[in-house]
Amino acid sequence: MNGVFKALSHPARRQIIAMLRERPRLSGEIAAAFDMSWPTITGHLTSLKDAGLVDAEREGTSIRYRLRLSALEEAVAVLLDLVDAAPKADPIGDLDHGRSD
Amino acid sequence: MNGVFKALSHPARRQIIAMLRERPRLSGEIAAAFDMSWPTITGHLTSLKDAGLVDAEREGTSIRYRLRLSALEEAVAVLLDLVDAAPKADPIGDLDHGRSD
DNA sequence: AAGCTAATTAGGAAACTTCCTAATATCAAG
DNA sequence: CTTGATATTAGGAAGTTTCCTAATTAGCTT
Repeated sequence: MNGVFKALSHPARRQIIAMLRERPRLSGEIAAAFDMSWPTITGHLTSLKDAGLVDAEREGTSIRYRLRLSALEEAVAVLLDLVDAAPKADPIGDLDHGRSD
Repeated sequence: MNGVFKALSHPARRQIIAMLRERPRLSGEIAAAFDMSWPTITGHLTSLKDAGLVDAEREGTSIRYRLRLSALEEAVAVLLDLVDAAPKADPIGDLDHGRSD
């Protein structure tokens, strides 16, 4: 859980998360989106994986990374708890980021 | 804004925030709550101040720190935005990361 | 001013992060 | 098994973070 905040503390990693929010991506696709070497991106992806924020799955010669939304949601919950100790055991629902599914 | 996440990435600093959420506190009060030297705590308080997460105000020979809730709330907003695309940026929206929690 | 308490700044050691290039592994296809 | 593409691991330089002790600043009281 500390790992999650550590992982979120680097802009490139937050940007990777933003990319993965749209859809799962191959490693090379992510590396190509940055002005950093591929090994550096692999390192960031490993941090994210260690923090439980992403999953990796081999697919032929490629590896597909996908966001683990639940881990991000936990981080939100912790922050929310710091902001205002409450919406954890008490579903007030004033946040309303509900979607139509 | 990157500073906020950096600041949140250390457990002691999150714990300080938790203490300040209850009420404003004197530097020494905070230092006493930790198993670290007072100068080290001063350092963490300075990080939090630089990140805009706390305000400091002199009070006699003491200094009182208070939480800046709005800065924390901004961090929540950014995270929330990562979790679930909010009405803010590009409408790429064909995503299908079906939530199954 | 001198003494006391509260807190910060200075300086530095140890550990960690970030990023690179070079080397290696893994898989698919010929 | 060799080649080509995809991706990771290894090793290391440069910078940053974390934490300590010692020195200093700031305000109050006498």
